[in-house]
Amino acid sequence: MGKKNFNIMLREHGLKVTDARLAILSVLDAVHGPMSTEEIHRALKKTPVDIVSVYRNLEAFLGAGMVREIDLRRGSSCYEMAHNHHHHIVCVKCGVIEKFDGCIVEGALTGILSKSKKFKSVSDHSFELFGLCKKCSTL
Amino acid sequence: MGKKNFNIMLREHGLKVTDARLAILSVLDAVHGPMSTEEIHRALKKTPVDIVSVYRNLEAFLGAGMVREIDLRRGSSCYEMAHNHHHHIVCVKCGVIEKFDGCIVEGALTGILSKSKKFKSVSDHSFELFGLCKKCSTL
DNA sequence: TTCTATGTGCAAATTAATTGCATCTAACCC
DNA sequence: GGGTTAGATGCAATTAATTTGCACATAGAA
Repeated sequence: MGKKNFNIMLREHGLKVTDARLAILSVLDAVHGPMSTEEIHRALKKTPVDIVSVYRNLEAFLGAGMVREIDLRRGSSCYEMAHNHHHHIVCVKCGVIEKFDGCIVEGALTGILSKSKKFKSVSDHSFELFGLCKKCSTL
Repeated sequence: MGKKNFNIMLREHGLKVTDARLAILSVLDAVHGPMSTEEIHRALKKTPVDIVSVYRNLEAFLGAGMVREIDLRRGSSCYEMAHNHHHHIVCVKCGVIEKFDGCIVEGALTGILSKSKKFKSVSDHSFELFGLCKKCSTL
């Protein structure tokens, strides 16, 4: 995705366009996978951004729905661009990650909500699989 | 579940039966819902257990498959007895939690794994829904 | 009962995330 | 373009969550 699009994306969500934000979005978009705050911070060597600003901007992007927060049981949250909805399988031994498309959650929501007493809408979900990758399962 | 069963459960997994472990299991079993380490620790007033031991025992129970770890986006992991497989809907505003049964993940695994290049088995998964409860959505 | 592998508590260290505050700047106005 | 201001940033310090080290205690086996 081009820089110009990040510009538009930010404006559309009422966020100011700053170098820090463009740099964070650029890193997140380039790395096709979930990154922790720390990893994003390390990847910003061309445009150094304080780790606090990384936290604060991820929070802002999250609120705007531009990124998704993912818990891969690594001790800290990971983040990913929100477009191209998908989920992950994580190896509990070596940590290797594989994406998979075709989220089964969307389709199941109506059924789940119809049975719910307290809720009538769902805006987000977590759905990650954990197991052993082929490599680790043969060791 | 009775105390005797926790005894058996622990032995079956090669874990020593101690007061601390029985107390933690008892708390987790009594509260029908996910609890954070801190919450479990606070609930152990009758049989005080150091918070470090709570951490260590939850880790042991987790390894034994006796409890499940759940991320409800509260800043710290929550834990729940592993029996009665189910998932949760969480209100992003007030934090109210509702369980739902009928996990759709199990049924979808075969399909997901058949498409996977790196994985051939999955031992666990996360699946939680986030939205506004009826109360919060009318405010 | 004695022995040993495990478990426990306390203190301290690490790591993750948040907050306060002075300074800076993007975006809006003229 | 220059002035204004709400919002963004960096740095320092704090708080919260989790882990580690170590001496002592104890469950369970012999």
